[in-house]
Amino acid sequence: MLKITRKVEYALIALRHLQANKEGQLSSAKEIAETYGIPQELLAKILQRLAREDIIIAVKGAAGGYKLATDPNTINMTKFFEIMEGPMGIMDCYFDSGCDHLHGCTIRTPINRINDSIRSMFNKMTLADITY
Amino acid sequence: MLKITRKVEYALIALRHLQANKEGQLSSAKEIAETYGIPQELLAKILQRLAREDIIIAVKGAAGGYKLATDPNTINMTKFFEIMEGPMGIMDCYFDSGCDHLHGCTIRTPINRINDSIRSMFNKMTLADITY
DNA sequence: TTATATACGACTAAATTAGTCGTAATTATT
DNA sequence: AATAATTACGACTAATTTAGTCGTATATAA
Repeated sequence: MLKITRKVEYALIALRHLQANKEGQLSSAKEIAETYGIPQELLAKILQRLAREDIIIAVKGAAGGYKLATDPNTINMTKFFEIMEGPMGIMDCYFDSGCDHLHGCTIRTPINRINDSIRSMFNKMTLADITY
Repeated sequence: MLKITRKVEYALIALRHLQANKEGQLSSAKEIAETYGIPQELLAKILQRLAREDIIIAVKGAAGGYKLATDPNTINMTKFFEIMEGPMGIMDCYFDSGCDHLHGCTIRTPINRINDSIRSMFNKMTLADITY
């Protein structure tokens, strides 16, 4: 419970790496993977997703690579987690109502309060809090 | 990420059930499991753990069952989660330093800040916030 | 043309979580 | 004393999720 996955971990490491680059400088998946000992193919997929979501910009071809697309201050952590892993709720019923137990479920309301607390906490943090 | 497990979910449901009982009244694992559609053997193990940790009191034998051991206000959620699932850290390196990447790990400090925020948030909540 | 990149989906492997089963001990009831 | 209902507990299996690999296509600098 409450573990971040490697997808998120690797994404944060990569973003921090890109953040440290000079304006316009590119880093490839291979370079980052080798620097931190991350499986290259896995990191590649992660960077591809970040590029699809316009967190980073991909430059194709030889001498290509990635750079940040936006100021990391503009992306809050709730959004970031949801880009990486889908809806963030400590129980699925926060989003999804297809729950067998709903009839007699006595804990949904308090659970949702916890959920809101977590989301609001992460809403107040930006990527820059981690990558700087 | 950030999902609570069924172990925790079932434990909360059971505790809320016990909390609603009259002073001294017992509920068996079977009774609770049937009421909420929870697998009985699984719930039994969860209740056994709660009893071992003195969150609830077990009464053995026919007509036995469980009742709360303490005021739910006295148990904070960090402790509760850790009873149910072990150390609560969003990354293992918060507790465990056997990490290959530690040499070049650039995100440990910010991750630990997040961790502290989560723990402090749950430290301020008690079981009663959920079971009432 | 070649080498080095990104893009992406399908697949496999590993780890975690969920759930089941067998057996023992305890105790109220008959 | 026997029985039925209960807690206790570890070993096991099943299901789900997460992690990681592979194959193939496309783009581009050299």
